[in-house]
Amino acid sequence: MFDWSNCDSYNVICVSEGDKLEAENFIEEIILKDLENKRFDCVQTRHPPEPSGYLHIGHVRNIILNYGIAEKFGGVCNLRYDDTNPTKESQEFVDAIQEDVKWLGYHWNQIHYATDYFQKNYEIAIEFIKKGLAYVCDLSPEELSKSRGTLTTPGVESPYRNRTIEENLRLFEGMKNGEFKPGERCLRAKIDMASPNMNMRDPVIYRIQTNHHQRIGNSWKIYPSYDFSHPLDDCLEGVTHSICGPEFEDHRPLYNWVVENSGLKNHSRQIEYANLYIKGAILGKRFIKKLVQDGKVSGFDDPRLYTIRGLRRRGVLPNSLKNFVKATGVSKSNALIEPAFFEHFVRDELNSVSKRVMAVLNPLKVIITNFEGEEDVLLEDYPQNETTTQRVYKFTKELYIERTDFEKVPPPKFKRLFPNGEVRLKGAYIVKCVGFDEDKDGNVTCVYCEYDKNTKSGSDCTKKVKGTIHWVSEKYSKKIEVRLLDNLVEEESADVVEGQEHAVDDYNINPNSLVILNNCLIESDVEFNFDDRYQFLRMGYFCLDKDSTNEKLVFNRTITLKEGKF
RNA sequence: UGGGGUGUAGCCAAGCGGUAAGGCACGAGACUUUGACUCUCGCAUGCGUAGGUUCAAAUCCUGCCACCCCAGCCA
Repeated sequence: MFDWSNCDSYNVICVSEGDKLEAENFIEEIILKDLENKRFDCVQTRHPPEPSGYLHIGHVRNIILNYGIAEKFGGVCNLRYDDTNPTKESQEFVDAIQEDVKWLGYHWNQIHYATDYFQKNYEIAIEFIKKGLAYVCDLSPEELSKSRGTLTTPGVESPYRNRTIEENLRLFEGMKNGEFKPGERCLRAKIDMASPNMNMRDPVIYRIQTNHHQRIGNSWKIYPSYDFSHPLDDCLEGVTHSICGPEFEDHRPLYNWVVENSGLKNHSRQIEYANLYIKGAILGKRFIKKLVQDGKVSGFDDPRLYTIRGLRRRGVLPNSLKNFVKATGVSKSNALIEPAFFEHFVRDELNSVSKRVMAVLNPLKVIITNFEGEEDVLLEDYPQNETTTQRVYKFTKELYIERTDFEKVPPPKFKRLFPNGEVRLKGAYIVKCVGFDEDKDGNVTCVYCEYDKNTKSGSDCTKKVKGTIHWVSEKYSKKIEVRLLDNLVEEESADVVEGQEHAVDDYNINPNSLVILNNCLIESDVEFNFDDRYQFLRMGYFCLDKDSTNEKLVFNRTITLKEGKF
């Protein structure tokens, strides 16, 4: 449990007077002003996920903001699970969230749980009752809902609103002791049933909850609602700035009402920012869950998903994700971002760290008719780095090229192989196509080439050809499985934005979102591991998938190379 | 319809009374043993809209329009 003796000593690291920090967004502007005005003399944030689902790309902005701002201002950020609803939550998610945050490279100061504060919340609730700010209401959920009024008509006050403090205290104690069933009674804040802000119409701040809780079991029978526990926990923990999504904007008056009446020393400030969506990305915990349940994807780490683990399995690096989110900025208008923007940051990082390897996804056999034996050629591992290492590869008579790199009749501006055309085989020789075989359907089955022995890579060969293609030696290659990933959702239905009720059912699943290629060939002497990233020359960026076995390596294509114009 | 929030290019986004940053996308060109990368150039007489204030307005004022959020004992 949380050590309350320390709860007033949270302002450990403070921004020193001499530091001149510049605000990078409106939230930091607010923080800077608070510091200048001495409203706070330090900054503390919190990352408050509810353990009811896996983290996805939409959560990253909140994570970056909370952990990032704490770091920038020399403060701390605690991970605090908002675990006040056992009907939705589980330990599985608790564990997964920590794993994902770590993977992103962030460090929390302490881990707390909203349930840690239940005793304190309860004590404060009693104070609210004693001050006449809260009352036990016997209305059923249906009755309560009706009495709340509508957007345009005020609510009506509960007949239980003016119970005596003593009766409220006794009833609340009864709720706590399990004397009533869920829904039978609740504790409500006494604010204003006529408020134009629905959240201020005597909101429920405690309800009876008998489900088993992943952390505290059945020890508590009453649970504070978010609107009551969150502001309190922020203050108790020493949070100065409580950064949250736009849906809580309307709750801010309630947040402040709770804070101001709590009697707590620290008064936290809630700041809301807008959500980030990606066109065609299915976000939203319940939508993702449905995809998994319906078997539309293989699990929460399906590489087509925008969950943190999905992206991770796909091969996206944490910094790409962070750079992307940072580049979207922070504003108060919801952003629906084009996937191309995200992809740019994925490629940007992969380009600089990926080892270059030759792999043929869709093999077409080539025979070099005038070549015998085998010969060493040199290939650069990291040509994007000046200090790249090199490796030796074998050039042989029989090899494979990409089927799409040969055309019987070349279209205009075609730069690769065609009858009588010349092309360079990457790192090796310039070859000329001197013929090909085809089956009775007209499919090319083998291409015959002659190599020009004066054109070896690295020699001072002056001959130039328009195209360079990748290849793999038949003898020095091995078979791999490659998974090509594409948008899970068909483009036509991609306009549907997360947040809309009908979302998942309106999406059309793209049948080609996962294409498995079983007969790909790759250089046999390169060693692969799970931590590294690879560029299969001209074919995109790949990473090893967890489904790999000793017999067969499985690669996911994280993303294609940018497609040039031709 | 009440309340809250938001509208700057195809997508994000700076801008905070002095004459529209930047990124992505897109287009043109250079380079290239990856049609990648890199580089160069281009890309809003215009800031949701209509008025008003001002020497000067995306910035201030007023009206209107559009979109998002709120009527869980969810968060």
